[in-house]
Amino acid sequence: MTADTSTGAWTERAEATLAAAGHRRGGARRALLELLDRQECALTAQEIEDALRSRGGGGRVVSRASVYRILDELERLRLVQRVETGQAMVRYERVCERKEHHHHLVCDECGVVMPFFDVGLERAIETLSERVPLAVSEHEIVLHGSCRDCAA
Amino acid sequence: MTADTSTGAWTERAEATLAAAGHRRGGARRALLELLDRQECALTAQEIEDALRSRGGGGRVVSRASVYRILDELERLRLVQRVETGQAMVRYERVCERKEHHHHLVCDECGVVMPFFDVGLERAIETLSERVPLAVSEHEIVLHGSCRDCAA
DNA sequence: TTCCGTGCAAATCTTTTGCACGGTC
DNA sequence: GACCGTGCAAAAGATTTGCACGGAA
Repeated sequence: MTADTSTGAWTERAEATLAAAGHRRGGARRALLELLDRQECALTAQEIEDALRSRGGGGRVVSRASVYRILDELERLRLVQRVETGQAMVRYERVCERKEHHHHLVCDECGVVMPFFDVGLERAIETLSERVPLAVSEHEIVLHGSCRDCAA
Repeated sequence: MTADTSTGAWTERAEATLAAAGHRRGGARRALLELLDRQECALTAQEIEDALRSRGGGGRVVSRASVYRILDELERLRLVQRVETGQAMVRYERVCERKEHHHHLVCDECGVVMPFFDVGLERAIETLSERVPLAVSEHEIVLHGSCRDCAA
């Protein structure tokens, strides 16, 4: 499952980018990077902390403050992006260079967050971005509703 | 400019919906409704409180707690919707029945929030909504970037 | 040796809640 | 008169910051 312990491509790029930005290495950040690299979708700071604390997450306890500080720096370097799901907490996920851009589905009943892909949507956004009084650098799309389990 | 003091259509619908839901009238809520009805785009609770406190906003002081309580109830009745802009605070705006659905542009430098409309985008969302493992009830789209003033 | 990364605890800030009073129905 | 809407102050919850120590370079 998510038991692959070899260093992922994103983790390597992140480490390189961090080094280039003048950062030293650190165990907490390394553990956090590897955890994020194994995720398919966005996590909250709380979920990250809990996952790291558990065996599957890497088994390294990382303080809440460090989680936020690391995420903040990664966001500045465009290695992770925030995802606002309208839930109480902000979510974060790695930014992949080549991978298809994705957006999010949020079940307002159970809170589950899933990624989705759609080329038509991306095309519409691209076209639109040129007609708008803003130099667009990012876009975020969130669909709310009921997931299959909750709607059943 | 925004000095129209006559009751707007949305305010009237809101009052009716609130009454139908069993609510009594209240001065704070009335002032808040009229303020929201005069806005073109989403405001934060703080901005609402400040606007109400000033002469142009209606000149009625409304406590922060009431602002949040009222917004919460209006959201439940689908009279207002939250807008997550990735800024520190959540924004709220009235929901119009007939008016064209709009989304938001956020300047990450100065924080200004502007509405935009795009039929192509809405069409893409509609199509996509049927192919996704979620019974979609709402969608929110936010474009981030630099506004003309900041990019200049 | 220097300085950064990290943990801990306290602080900050937005949003929520408890309680009492005054107005609406 | 009963009960809701509102203000005030305290509480709650997420995120940030100050400070000191230990590890990376």
